[in-house]
Amino acid sequence: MLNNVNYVDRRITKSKNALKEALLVLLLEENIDHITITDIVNEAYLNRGTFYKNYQSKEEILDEVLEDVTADLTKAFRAPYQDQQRLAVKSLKASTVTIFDHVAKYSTFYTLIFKKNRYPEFQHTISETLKSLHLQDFSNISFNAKINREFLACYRAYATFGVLKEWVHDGFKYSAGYMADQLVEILCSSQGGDIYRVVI
Amino acid sequence: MLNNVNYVDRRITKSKNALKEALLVLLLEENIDHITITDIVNEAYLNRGTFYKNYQSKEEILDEVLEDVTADLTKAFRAPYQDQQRLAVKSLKASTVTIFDHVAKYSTFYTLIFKKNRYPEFQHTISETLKSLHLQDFSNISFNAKINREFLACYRAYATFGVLKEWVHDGFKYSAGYMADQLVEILCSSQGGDIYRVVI
DNA sequence: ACTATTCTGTCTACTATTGAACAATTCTTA
DNA sequence: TAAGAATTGTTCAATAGTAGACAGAATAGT
Repeated sequence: MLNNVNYVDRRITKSKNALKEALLVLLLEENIDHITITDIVNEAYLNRGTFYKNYQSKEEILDEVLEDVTADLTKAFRAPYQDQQRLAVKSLKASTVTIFDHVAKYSTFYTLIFKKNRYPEFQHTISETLKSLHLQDFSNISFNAKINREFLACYRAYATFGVLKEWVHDGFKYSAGYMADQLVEILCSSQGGDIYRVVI
Repeated sequence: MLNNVNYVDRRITKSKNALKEALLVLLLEENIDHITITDIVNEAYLNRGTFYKNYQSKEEILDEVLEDVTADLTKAFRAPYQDQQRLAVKSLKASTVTIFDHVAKYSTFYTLIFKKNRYPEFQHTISETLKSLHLQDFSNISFNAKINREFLACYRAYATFGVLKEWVHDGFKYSAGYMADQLVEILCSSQGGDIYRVVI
């Protein structure tokens, strides 16, 4: 009767999350090669058998973390213009900017890659994701025909990336809400008149 | 073979902790009477059956939280003189002061009682615990015969209590480490010459 | 007062996680 | 290189947690 499952059992979700967070915490201190499966399950407060039922290797966990992060980053970035046809920078509300909440949610991951400078390829994935979002979602990103839209998307993506990175690097010195306020101010002062056509 | 258990299954620990934290989070927003069992298990991301397997009522959870907090508070308070016969205030190391880490660990609970001013009787339990610790652990707390040791213990307990409360009330504005530094400075300046006989 | 809705407490069949044990393998380090 | 220790990957029976269903109680809305 319960043979055909189209839901994910909460136990699986929780065990996997615990294993992911545990590995990230351990990675803050040492290289992945020096981390044993036993270390991970101890940190995750799980039986070793549970690791093997959910994953084949340590690396598989990391892959899934990156999937989680990019998916959630995308969702957070899009939050201000979710279900909108247009995005007027001038009337952007800071409360709809959730990208800093996203970073806080994955603080261990971002601390690992931004502060400890581990897995530089992950940094690249983050910035590439931001660039793609600018490029794909804002069809008319460049109003000036002389400006290559690829370059503009790159410019804007790295600008945001830098703010996120500095925030993490300084140990989340300010609240996510304050950071959102600041970002909105910056966007308004530089692109206040822009209205982007949204294409999700 | 597994009939006689002298350990606590990790699943029980985790489920109970999730239910405790969930109830506290919900209590930040509304009165316990308006919180349903369904609310709690949703917040805890657990099946309702799990609630009933571990607890009889919402109130039972709260009782257990208070037990947890007082036990951990006691352990944290004693950390600086654990396994010592004497405690010389002058040579007290801030790194051994873990009472602020304890409060951070139970931040939801302390925010509830200190910031939201819910369950004033719990505040009393905390201050009473601190008073008992001074009184029981420091056999020679009062060096001046004219000073009633009960009153002195009360005075010192509430002093600490106040610092904890203010810290929570201001939303954990400073780090636990900084707070420990400050407390040690205050203790040194006022009781720097004291050496307490420890009786645990 | 009546009704629709939510919440409760309990139940069932199923399954993910559990502690423990084990031989095989890999690391230490002497 | 040899011996000792730690880690691995797998197994087992036991059990806590799972989704879902249910009837009855409490609650809200009209």
